[in-house]
Amino acid sequence: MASREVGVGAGVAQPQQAARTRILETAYDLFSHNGVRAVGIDRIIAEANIAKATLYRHFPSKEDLVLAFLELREQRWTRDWLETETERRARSPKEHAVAIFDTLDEWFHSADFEGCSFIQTLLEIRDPDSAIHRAAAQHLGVIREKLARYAEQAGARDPEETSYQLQILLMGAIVSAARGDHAAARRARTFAELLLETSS
Amino acid sequence: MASREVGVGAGVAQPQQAARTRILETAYDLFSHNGVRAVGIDRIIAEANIAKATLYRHFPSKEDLVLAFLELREQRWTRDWLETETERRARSPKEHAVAIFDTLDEWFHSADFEGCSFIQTLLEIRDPDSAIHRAAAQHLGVIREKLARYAEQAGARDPEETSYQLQILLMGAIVSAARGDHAAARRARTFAELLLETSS
DNA sequence: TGTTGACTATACAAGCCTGTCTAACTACTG
DNA sequence: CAGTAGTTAGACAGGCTTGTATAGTCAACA
Repeated sequence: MASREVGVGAGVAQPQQAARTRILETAYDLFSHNGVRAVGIDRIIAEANIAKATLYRHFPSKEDLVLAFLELREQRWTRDWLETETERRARSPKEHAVAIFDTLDEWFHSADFEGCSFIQTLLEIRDPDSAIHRAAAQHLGVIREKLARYAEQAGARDPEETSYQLQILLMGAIVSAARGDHAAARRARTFAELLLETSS
Repeated sequence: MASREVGVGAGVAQPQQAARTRILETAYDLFSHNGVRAVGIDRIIAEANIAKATLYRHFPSKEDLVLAFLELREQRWTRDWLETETERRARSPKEHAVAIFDTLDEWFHSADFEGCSFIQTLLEIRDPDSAIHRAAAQHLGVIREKLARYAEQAGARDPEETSYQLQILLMGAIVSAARGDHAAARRARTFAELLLETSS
């Protein structure tokens, strides 16, 4: 997605991509920490040190920028972090479904726990017809599919059903952590163990 | 809270309270369905058919109005609905902890499922120093205490720990329902049964 | 009957929101 | 060398935000 660096040597593509990258990086930081509604275009422009016209050249509207942010969030948070870290921690594929809560635990205890952008955006933009709402829901759907694979690897009889239950745990733990429950991930973990013992 | 009706017969207190009530009722409806951030003062004024000065007479700032809304939400949603309905459904106090998910199920299937204002507000106003954020967290705390009582009634060995786990289920189910999972409450319910079997 | 207090309607301040537009600058390209 | 595409800074439009101020209405009450 961001790695299409057009092999033209030091061609015109460099500053072009540099500006776009700077915008998206700034938006990523601000949106993930404050929510997409609380952060205005002007703030992104100021912190990214770019001109307004440059932003609107790369992203025709704020909605486009938010959608690009959610896409990037899936790459970085869901794939590069949640999935990678979980599969690294587990000693076998069977353990993925439980290990994901150890990954969460690390996250909850990190210095700047910024919360789940998909849940936050889903609740912030409630209009079900909005492209942003639908995108947030779809990104959560991707996580659910990942959980279904983990449930299958753990030997669950009904991986689909188990994945929905695991996601209830996952999202519940995230909200609980946002409320200040530092032990949320551990609590969800023992819960998940119980579920997988019973449903396999 | 709203029942202080000053015994002065048909005194001056009637129209006074009428205006305040109309404001709060309108705010309740708009805030609970759209979130406190998305709804502006002007819209409340228009839909409540009152003058701006009247609103600011009763509520010195929007923050005061939001806090009053959350208070009313606790009365109506937490106490008059969630608690009452759950205890009505259960055949014995032992069943409260499971019956609460039947109550949720009814809610998720109702025509206008508006979501949990406490979770929504907590995520919308993220500044932990904000009075609104703290109030939302505290209202969730009241629910957690209720769950601790239910866990105790169900014979849980560690009602405190169980209550945190039940709330993870509760909040996870609510977010899952907001994402479109109509079976979220049923899924959380079987989960809760499992938990209470094991931890008692 | 005159005063008081809550109400209405409306204008306004000051700021933030998204998005458009102009004008000038820079750097690469044919 | 001229053209083109991306950039910058900033003004501006139009609308929405919270909150204040002004002026007048209405009803109760001493």
